[in-house]
Amino acid sequence: MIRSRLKGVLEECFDRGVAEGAWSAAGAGRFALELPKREGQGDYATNMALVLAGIEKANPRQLAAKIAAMLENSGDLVDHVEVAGPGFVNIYIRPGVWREVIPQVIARGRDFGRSTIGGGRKVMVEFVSANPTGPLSIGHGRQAILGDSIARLLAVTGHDVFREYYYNDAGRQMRVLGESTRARYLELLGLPSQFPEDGYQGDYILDIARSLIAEVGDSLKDHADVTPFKEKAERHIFADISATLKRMGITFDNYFNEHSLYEDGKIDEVVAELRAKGYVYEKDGAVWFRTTEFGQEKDRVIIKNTGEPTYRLPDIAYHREKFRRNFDWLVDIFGSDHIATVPDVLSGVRALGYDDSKVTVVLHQFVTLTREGRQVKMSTRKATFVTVDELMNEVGVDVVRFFFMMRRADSQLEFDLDLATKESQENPVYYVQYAHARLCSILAQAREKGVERADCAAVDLSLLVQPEEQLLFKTMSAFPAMIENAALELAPHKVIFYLMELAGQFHSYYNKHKVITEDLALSRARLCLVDALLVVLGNGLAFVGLTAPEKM
RNA sequence: GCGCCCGUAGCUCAGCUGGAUAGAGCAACGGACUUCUAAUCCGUAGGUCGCAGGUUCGAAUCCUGCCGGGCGCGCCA
Repeated sequence: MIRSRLKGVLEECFDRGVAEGAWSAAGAGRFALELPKREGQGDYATNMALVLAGIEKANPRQLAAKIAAMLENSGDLVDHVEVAGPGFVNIYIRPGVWREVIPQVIARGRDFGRSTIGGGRKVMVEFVSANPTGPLSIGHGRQAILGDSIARLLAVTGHDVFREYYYNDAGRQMRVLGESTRARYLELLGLPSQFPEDGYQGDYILDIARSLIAEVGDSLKDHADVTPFKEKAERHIFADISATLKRMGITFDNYFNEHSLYEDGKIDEVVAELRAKGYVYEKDGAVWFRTTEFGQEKDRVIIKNTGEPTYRLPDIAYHREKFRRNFDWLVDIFGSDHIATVPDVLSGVRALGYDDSKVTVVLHQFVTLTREGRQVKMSTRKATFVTVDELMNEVGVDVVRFFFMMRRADSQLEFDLDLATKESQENPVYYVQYAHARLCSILAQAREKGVERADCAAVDLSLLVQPEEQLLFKTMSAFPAMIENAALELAPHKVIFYLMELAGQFHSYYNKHKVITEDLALSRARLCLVDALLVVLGNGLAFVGLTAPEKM
């Protein structure tokens, strides 16, 4: 693409400057090729002179002039350049170059924007990882969409992606779940029951109890062991979670059960290894991990005096397994309430001799729901939370996905139900999808009117001279770099912002210029632009798991 | 008290990892449908980038200290 070609030209200039002794090689890779925010500042701009001036203690404008002179004579890509402001070099691309994006986009089709920058690196994305104690909440929903879209983007950029869901169906939580279910079961049978103090109060437990009665009647009423209740609840809830995920368009390659770490002896291995390395000691009947050795404030218990491990130990053992499974990159998507566990896990893998820089943790902040300008109060304990399913019932899958992707992970996300339910105007989801539908509609119209199409590689695209058309070329050209960037930074919101911008530019264009006119040559050229836009918009939507409707 | 995140237009948020005159959407106001879909477009208005210092050619961005909001700080997960 144009950007990468220009980047090459720029680097040649830099190397020449080094060869000629104009500056040292210290600035290599430090300068940027950026898109200026403002018109009149070129198609691209570089801060090379400013960066070099800082290093060489030289006058930035003099350096800029030298760079400008080199760029002026660098071949057929650059039209002209100018030195501006404190020492920017604004670069103007030869006008005809931009439209070359059209045949390129069309030739690559569904692959336009895909890249191999990931180099086939094996990356595991762990996300959702909710224990089967209840339906997926809105917080889980954000995490699910975030993880899914990150996984999709990594796959599109040439990573070998493996999606994993880590869960625990043992322990206290699940016992309480079983007890809660039994209490509801007895209650429904009109028998005396005692609901556990911190039991799960949601209505879904009642549903499970009802379903259990339908299956086995009152045969469990004197059953002392909670196991059948626990197992029933777990099956039921997992089925529910799976259905929700499927509905959201999310799949996993593996569900990893924490319990298997015990069965396979991994927990014991980790303790033994940490002990052998001197990172473990006993105190007050518990086993402690020297996290202070890794810069933390205090040591942490990994095995309680009851003999049960704390959550840290299996978490560390789990990450050790990830390393042992030969992943090059481990991406963990966690809610910000798990922030405290991150340093423990990283300390653990370091203690075990693994490179913790291979772990990237994406922490996302919470979601708040607003309706009619007021915040919808949610509490898991009182079971007044809204589930992802309920949300999807109300606004649909695409809207849920889009809204959850709209924000940076580390900023809190306000889900405005009024905005999300609107099927018009201000709903950004429809704004983008409508652009896609419009493009389809134009093509349908062209077919209907019998406009004779020609191969876009042969069409005279030089007829596309409108400023709106030039802008669309540039925006489409930026697509592959944008996708790479969004993927490597694990930032799907960048795709959303890009799509809104491209859709907006097209809507403006549409309102100003007609594609199908009496002028056949011009119509053909513009139809090729439409083809290309359809590809870019469609790919952008698909890359983050959104649908691209042909009609609305 | 300590750690992490956030604070940018009335509201919700971007801001490409230090660049040029800080942007978008929504809300508000005024316009555009005999024309490929008006779920659209055009225009107007809206700012002490929480506050105060510091670093330098240059700061919304980096450092320090306050203020305000969120999440954590368990032998809970």
